[in-house]
Amino acid sequence: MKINSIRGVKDILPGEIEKWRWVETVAHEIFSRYGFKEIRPPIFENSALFARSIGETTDIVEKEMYTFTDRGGEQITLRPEGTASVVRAYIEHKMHYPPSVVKLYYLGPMFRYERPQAGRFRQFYQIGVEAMGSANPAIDAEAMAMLLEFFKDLGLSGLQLQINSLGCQNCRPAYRETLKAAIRRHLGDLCANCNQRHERNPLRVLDCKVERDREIARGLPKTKDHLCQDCQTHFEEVQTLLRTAGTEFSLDPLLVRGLDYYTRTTFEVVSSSLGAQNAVCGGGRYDSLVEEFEGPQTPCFGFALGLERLILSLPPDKTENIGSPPDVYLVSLGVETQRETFRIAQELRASGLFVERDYEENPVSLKSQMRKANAKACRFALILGENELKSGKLVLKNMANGEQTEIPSSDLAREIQNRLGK
RNA sequence: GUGGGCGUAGCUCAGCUGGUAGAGUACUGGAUUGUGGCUCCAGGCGUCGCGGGUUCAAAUCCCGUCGCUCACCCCA
Repeated sequence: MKINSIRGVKDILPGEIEKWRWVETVAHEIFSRYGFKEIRPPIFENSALFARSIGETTDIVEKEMYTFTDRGGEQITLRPEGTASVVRAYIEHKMHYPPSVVKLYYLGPMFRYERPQAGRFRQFYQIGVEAMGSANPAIDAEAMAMLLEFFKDLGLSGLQLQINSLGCQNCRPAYRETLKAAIRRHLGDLCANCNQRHERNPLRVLDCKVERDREIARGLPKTKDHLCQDCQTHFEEVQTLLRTAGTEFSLDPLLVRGLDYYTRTTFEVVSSSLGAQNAVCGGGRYDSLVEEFEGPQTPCFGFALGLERLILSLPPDKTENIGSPPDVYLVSLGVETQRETFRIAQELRASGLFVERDYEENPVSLKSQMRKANAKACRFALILGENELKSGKLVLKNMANGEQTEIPSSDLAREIQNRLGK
């Protein structure tokens, strides 16, 4: 019986995984330098957590969640995003004591039931960052500047930071009504989708991708013209600070985003080197979410970036030669040498060397083993044949210049370490 | 959920209007009796995605089905 992987998921194989580890290492370094600490929430939660935080009328909740009933009768959902879990953990562990800004990041798989395509999977990985406990625009600007620094260190180019402000609980309701009224005048011209959603989620009409709708959207009232004084000031300060940090950005008044919890600043980073799914990172401020889950008033800013998309857009020269080759390829000839080959390999590894060998039970030719040593770019080939077994001296060949020397088997580790300069 | 493209060797792919498979690469051996990279020679490899139909004959034509992929919706 042949069983394949599930649609929309994939194995990350050796050769590919090195890129992942490199990206993760860079993220850990930079985020740590900005004072963010790692958190690892579970990958499944009570379904209600996601439904209430992301929004009942969003696509994620309406049709994309992996939900099941467990044996105890609980409604469980594989997390479609990370912010909800972090907010839950923040409240559950009372991280607001003592009062200070809590800066967290996480890394791991997310799950959404969608049709896969380039840069979109049913299990996909995100690195997310959440700064909790401050409404200071410096938080917004600092997080976005950190993000761009991260991209720069990875050697990414062709990225664009787009920002917008969605207002707050004070100014959004009025804007929402204004927008609805304006949309109503165009209902006949808008797509079926927009006709449906203008009542429940009118802001989403703004970022409809249908060309004719985009024309109309450009003429609709924009959030940025309907912000209250506080939101206006906040948004302007975010822009000022971004300029101070030397972070390039552009304003996109149609940037709305599909999760309901966003307030004030929202942003996306899009890459020109991806296909239709070009958003590498998205995020923004969510100032009321903690309160909605019965935590204290806690303004927050966060973002999540898609690792598959990030890795797809890495420049090729950055991803070559990741990982190091073996120090020694241990060549063995003849069946009589097999046990000694095993013993020497273990001894050299115990001394810290990276040793590869051949595992054919009926040893293949010396030529073939030398080819493998070469193909794996090994620094040295160490040859053990029947002659060497008798004399107790092995042949060590430097693969770069072809020089060979005989080394007593008792001195192997030390001699190789010396030649490697270790 | 809808639409386009594609499923042939481990990998990348060729195979025209039907005559039951081929190249490159990789692998193994040899030229070089126990020495890699370059070159040359030789060798093995296939349920032609699966099922059915048409036909003397199907990788090729028809129908169905599964899978992959790209795109729409939406998003990381």
